[in-house]
Amino acid sequence: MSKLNLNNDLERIANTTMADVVELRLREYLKKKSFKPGDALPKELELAEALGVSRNVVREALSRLRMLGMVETRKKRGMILSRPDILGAFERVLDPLIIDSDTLQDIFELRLVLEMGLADLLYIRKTDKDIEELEKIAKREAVNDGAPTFRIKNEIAFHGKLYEISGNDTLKRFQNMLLPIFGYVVSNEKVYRSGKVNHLDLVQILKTGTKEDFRLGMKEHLQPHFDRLNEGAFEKE
Amino acid sequence: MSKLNLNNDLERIANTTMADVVELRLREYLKKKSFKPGDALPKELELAEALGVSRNVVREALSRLRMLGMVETRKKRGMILSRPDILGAFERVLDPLIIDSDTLQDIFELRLVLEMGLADLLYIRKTDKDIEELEKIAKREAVNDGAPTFRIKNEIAFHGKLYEISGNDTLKRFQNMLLPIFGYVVSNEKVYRSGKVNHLDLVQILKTGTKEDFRLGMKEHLQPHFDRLNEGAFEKE
DNA sequence: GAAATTTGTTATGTAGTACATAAGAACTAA
DNA sequence: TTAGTTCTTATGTACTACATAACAAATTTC
Repeated sequence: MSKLNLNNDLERIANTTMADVVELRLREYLKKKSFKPGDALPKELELAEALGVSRNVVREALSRLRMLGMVETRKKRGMILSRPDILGAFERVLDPLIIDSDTLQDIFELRLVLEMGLADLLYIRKTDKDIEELEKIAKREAVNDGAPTFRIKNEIAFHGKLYEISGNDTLKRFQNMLLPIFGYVVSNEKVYRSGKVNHLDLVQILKTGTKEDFRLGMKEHLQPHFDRLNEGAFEKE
Repeated sequence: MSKLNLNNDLERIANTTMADVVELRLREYLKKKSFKPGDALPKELELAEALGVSRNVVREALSRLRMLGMVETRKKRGMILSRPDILGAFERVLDPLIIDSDTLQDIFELRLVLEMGLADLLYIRKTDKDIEELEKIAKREAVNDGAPTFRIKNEIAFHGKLYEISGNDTLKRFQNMLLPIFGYVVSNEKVYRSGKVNHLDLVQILKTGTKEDFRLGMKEHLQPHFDRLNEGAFEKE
């Protein structure tokens, strides 16, 4: 963390542009005035004059806030504060090819943590229908055990369904974004190793077992992935 | 999810501006050309001409990418692709006051999931020194049990230390960002309810117990928070 | 008089020009 | 060779102008 943050801070102090400052000031302004979603903002020219910068600079800053979904603009009506899509910005940046290997590893682990912590939510929210659908997915897989592309697709379907059962949309979306990363890391593995507990086993546990049973099952299921942590396939420096 | 995503998409199609398009195109361009961090990008004017838009528009799009940390610019040297800080953008948007209550609830749950899933990483990475420090924090708390601000501060210190022990910087930062949300949701609670297992108990388990013991202990510790899920304090519609 | 159409106003979206500034590059002089 | 100067260039900022869409007001038409 320290190294990355340090670089970041130094960079930002070094070449801070007006747009950066205005973005910050606008953000503070919105917070201080405690605007609520739907509230109208001053117009660009007013902001520019108040801040003592050109409309251009203000527009660059506003463009950023627009991207984050913090403000919406409609012609004539002006700008209004809106609810940002908290994962939207995250999504834009999540490209395995430009993320450093340490962070990739972190994200890989993050997904394991999520998966292991999911049990409680699942047992609070699961319904018979959910389990039925989950079982359908698992069985589909048991039949067609050959092609690797199919295996991956079903792997995603199964675990995706688990997140869906959690009833937490944000979590589900988050997991969905993490998939490419996870896939990228795993695909760098030489051989495919599957855990001792497969998807059908997990469904069975979900049907008749306890939360603790499920957690243990999930751990076994993910064991190959945990193994790579111990093996130091991705060394932390 | 569906509703939120749908709105989002519709919005973006409805009033799509040139800056939006250029931002997308640039992103695609970077990905297609498989630029690596450090590679130089074409200059603004070239991009503007190639895309058939004004330099203004290109700058708005670039301003966004700059904010995300995807590109850095130095005068004269031009722009270079750089590694985005994957949590940076996320951080800007995480304001409890503008996030809708459903998402707040999702994030609240997300933190519980993380906490419950942390055990495996902890047991892989924990050292004697870590546990010592953790115990120091827990003991500090046991002595000074009065003031609520102190309690909250120590609560944060303890759980923060846990994430630190996980050895996952991204996870640690992530948790740190989630804190205000968590605090906001919890502070809306009428009365403070503590779990049957306190921090000192958790330290003890970490010392002599198994992963499974720790998970059960953590569950007990977080039980008051899980209770609010069942109570429907935050109903899902 | 009410509905439909036109006109006007206004704030954002886009284009284009001009100049400031900083950072290399090239050149000159000791 | 090295120190210092000038030159070049790409980004940063400012300003102007006009397009466009949305809403408001006025006008026309039935």
